[in-house]
Amino acid sequence: MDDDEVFRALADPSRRRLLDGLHVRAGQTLGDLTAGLAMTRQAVAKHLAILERANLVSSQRRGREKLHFINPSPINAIAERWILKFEQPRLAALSALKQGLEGDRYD
Amino acid sequence: MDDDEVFRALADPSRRRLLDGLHVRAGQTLGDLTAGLAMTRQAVAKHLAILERANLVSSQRRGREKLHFINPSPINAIAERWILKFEQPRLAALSALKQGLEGDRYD
DNA sequence: TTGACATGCAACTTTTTGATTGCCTATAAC
DNA sequence: GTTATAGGCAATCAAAAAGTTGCATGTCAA
Repeated sequence: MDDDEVFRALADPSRRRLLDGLHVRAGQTLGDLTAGLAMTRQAVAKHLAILERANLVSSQRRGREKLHFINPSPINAIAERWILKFEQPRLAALSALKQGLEGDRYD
Repeated sequence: MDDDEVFRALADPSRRRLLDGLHVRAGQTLGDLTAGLAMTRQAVAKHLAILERANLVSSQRRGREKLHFINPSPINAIAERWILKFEQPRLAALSALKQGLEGDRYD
């Protein structure tokens, strides 16, 4: 995974909004996601492309529509790595947490 | 805390490097941090200013030197909030983790 | 098969950002 | 005091990023 692409993708507030949107309702189309954001469809498409390249969003064609889904793995990876890096006291607890959640993982 | 400034500050690889550097050795001066980064002192100063505005780094004057220190709070805040947001299954475990660590916190 | 709809592609404009150069100020050391 | 050192400030430059317009392609529905 490329940390840099994930960090950059997350840096833009519009893209974080898109992730929020997909979190509220998964499988939205480009059109769905554009509605409500004061931005052209093309701009949204570019943001989605960036999110896809960073592997934060995956998509799937259904006829002429393209459905988008959030992929939380890169966020987790970074979050955990950075917590581990900057919060030594939490290290033990976190690895325990990871183990405990091993069964629930969907990434 | 301003999420956006933190995300933007973390988006740049040079700034993440600076954080790494301060993590390895706290209290470094601008000169210390510049040495080793293929970049002018002024460029590093700008990066540090951005990190300070995002509250990721705090500084302290000592004579003609300026010592820099990492502040992990914003990273934690964001990491936890984003984990909570995108990983509902982990919610319970994480709040337990937070409680358990309450004594060790230094933020 | 025609018209409407959903998205893709490409050129271009504007803004933001990373970095530089040049000069100035303050503190320390001699 | 004079000189060297650490950092601050400002103008400028170039590259990257965000967004736009215009047109093309593919799919559905009548």
